[in-house]
Order: sequence, then structure tokens, then C-alpha cells
Amino acid sequence: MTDFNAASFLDTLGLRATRPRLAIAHILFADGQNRHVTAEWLAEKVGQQGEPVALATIYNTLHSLVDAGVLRIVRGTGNDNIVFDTYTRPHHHFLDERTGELTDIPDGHLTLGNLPTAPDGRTIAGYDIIIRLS
Amino acid sequence: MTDFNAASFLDTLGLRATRPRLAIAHILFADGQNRHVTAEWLAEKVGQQGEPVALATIYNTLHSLVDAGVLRIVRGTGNDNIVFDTYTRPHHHFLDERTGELTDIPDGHLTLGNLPTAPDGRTIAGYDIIIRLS
DNA sequence: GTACATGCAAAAGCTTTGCAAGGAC
DNA sequence: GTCCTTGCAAAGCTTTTGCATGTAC
Repeated sequence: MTDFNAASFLDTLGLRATRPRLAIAHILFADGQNRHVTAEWLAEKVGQQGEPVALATIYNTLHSLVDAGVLRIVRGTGNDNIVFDTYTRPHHHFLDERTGELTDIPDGHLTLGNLPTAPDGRTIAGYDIIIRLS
Repeated sequence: MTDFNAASFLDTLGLRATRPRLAIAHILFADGQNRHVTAEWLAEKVGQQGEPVALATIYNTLHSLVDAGVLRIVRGTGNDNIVFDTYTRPHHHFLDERTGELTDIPDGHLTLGNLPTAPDGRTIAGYDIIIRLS
């Protein structure tokens, strides 16, 4: 974590090391933990640690990071906000219906018995499973 | 289908048989087929068949039908619009990533191998699976 | 110096709400 | 007559866009 270098991290992705991006990269990736974040949450977090960043810029950066392959968008959270996940490998989620909180399901703890065949000439790009908790 | 009686259908649900509701019930349930609809689509469809109905009323009615248990909201469609499904039993969906179109996966064609255990004192309320097609 | 990022404010899109007028029962 | 619905317009929210300013390289 202390040896996380946000500038070179961004450079590797082909993104310029601007102040907003450095702050965001640090918050999301410095400690190597998996996170589920919304633009709103991130904007507040950034603001707490220094200069605030415009929400539009937060969205810009999040989408850039998705394009760069280090973030992924989680479908089906049920609330309207886009949720970005720092864990990009295939995995699935628990959704707490009371709090809206999203947590990872440990890998290998969930398997699909038999995938149906894709209709027509389509191929299956992947699947998302949301387990609802009450 | 031709013997579908929208008025008594609504009555059974405890909803007054108003013009907008009759039109909507007819479109959604008269032929007994499963449908995935958005408020937008339904508003247009209603308008084609007679008097237009305000979008706010469409939403009102759709939510009333969800509350009555004859519609269900589909999570995770990836687009922003709420999708209502006339098929209320547990089942899952194909999502065509090119068109955004949602289709049912025939029942029994998809099973979860092993559900993970719910964390803490929570119970699993259900699960939603979206298979993405490309 | 140049191309890319930022920030602000405004636009866009979907959904909900408030309230007066209308209609079911 | 009473209570529920409707319709309209306006508000609410999240996300995106346009454009001038700023800045990394």
C-alpha cells in the first residue's frame, strides 16, 4: 500500500497523471482491496482527503478506468446508481436488500449447473448472478 | 384470450376498473403471453389503441400491478429503464448486449450448482441471473 | 506547444410527486 | 357522496455534454 505508485499505475494504463486521477487511483487501488463504489461516494471520499473534484470528472475517470480494464460495472444492483467494482475477474454478488450493500461472493463458492445454449447465432459473453439477502 | 375480462381481472386484484387500467391490463394479460415491457413502450402501445394515457399514470398502474403480484421488476438489465415482466415465477434472463432485449430462459434450463451460505443472520431471498449475449 | 483533462453549468433522460379535476362504486 | 385515479406540470436524481480554461508531457 505504501509502495503503491499512483503515477506509474496511471501511466501503465495510458492515462495522464492528473490530480483527480491520482487521488482516485489512490483511494481505489492503493491497498489492493476489492471495493464497490459509486461516483457519489468517491467524490465525497476525494473531497475528504484534499481538494474536491467535480462529479463530472469523477465519472470521466471511472469510465476511463473501466475502459482500461481495471474497474468493472456491476449490473443489477437494483438501485439507480452505477456501481463500479475494483475486482474485475468474473465473480458474483450478494445484494443486501435492506441496505443496498453489495458484497463479493468468494470465488468458487457458486457454480452454474448447466448453462443454457445461446439462441440463434449468439454467443454467451458472460453471466451475472445477484443473490438477494433479506 | 378473447375471453379475458379485464374488469374482473382488476377487480380480483382490488383495483378499480378505470380506462387506463383496462387498457393496460388488456395489453399485458389478454393473451396470456409473457412480456417484458417498459413504461415508455406501454404508453405508446396504449396510445395506438385509443386514448393516450399519461406516463405518470402508466407508472402508477405498473407499480400497482407489481404490488398486486401480477408483475415483477427485472433487475440488472443494464439500461436505465425499469423493465416489468409479466412472468412472476422465479426465472432468469438472456440479455442481448447489442439490442438491450431481454428474453426468458426456459424454466429448468438453468440451475445453480451450490448456493453459498448467506452471511451472518441473513437469509437468501432469491437470486437473479442475467446471461449476457454478444 | 499541443493534445488531453478539468470544472462548471446546463441538458438529458427516467421516474416520482403535488394537487386540482374527474370518475368508480 | 366519498375515496381512489387521473393528468398535467414541475421537481428530483443520476449521469452526460459543451465549452472555455488549465495542465501534463
